[in-house]
Amino acid sequence: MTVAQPAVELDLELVLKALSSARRLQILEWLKDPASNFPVQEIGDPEIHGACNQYIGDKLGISQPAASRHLKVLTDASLIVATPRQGWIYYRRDEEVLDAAKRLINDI
Amino acid sequence: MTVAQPAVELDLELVLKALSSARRLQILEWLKDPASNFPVQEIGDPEIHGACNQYIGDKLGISQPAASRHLKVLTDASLIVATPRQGWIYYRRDEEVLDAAKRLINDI
DNA sequence: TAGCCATATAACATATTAGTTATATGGCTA
DNA sequence: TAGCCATATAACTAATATGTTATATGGCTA
Repeated sequence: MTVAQPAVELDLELVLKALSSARRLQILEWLKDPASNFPVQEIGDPEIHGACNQYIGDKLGISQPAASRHLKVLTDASLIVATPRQGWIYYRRDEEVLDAAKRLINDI
Repeated sequence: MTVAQPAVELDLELVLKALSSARRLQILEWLKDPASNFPVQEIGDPEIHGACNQYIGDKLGISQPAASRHLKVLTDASLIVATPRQGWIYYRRDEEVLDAAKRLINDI
């Protein structure tokens, strides 16, 4: 019996372009464990909601707008999800989409 | 018992940059079956040696130097291998490296 | 509802990518 | 060994990517 795979519609080239940046690979790595990799946040559960733009930009050592654009590239490729919460926006990995992307890549 | 994995040293960002191009994904796809995807060649076995620069450039509809550079990007990332043979240079997939790359990507 | 503050967007500079045409290189072969 | 011919490199152009600072946007909260 096979596990049903959700029909995630992915643009392989878009996904690979999003992944082909050391900065964005680093963000995805940190988001595997937001609670360990980012400062304590008063609001929301980092394990559920991820980390916010400012923390990510600070840790990368780049400006807030630069971090914002990296997060947009990852969001446009559907690899991460944004959750607005009390004035902050938390970003987390979308493991389902990441798995779908890996399956596509395994066919290369 | 696990199958021994060769210690292929790969730069993940370099590999992903090489893969993040529709042109280069197309080349890799065609090279899965060179005999079906390229004209008959007098010299060498396409299944073993792959296809040459000119055939690839012609099929992509780009110039010979443009194809040459795409092949260089893939070669620099170790994803394909060049085999010189009687004045032509054949390019084939390196399945071992591709598999190693996929294993790295599966850890993203 | 006024204002704060996190994020997004604009405008800009610079670097990289990807195409072109022209030319150099270098291994086969006659 | 002379020359051919496939490939590589050079020089250039245009588009894209990535960083900056300045500014706009818009949801919370006091």
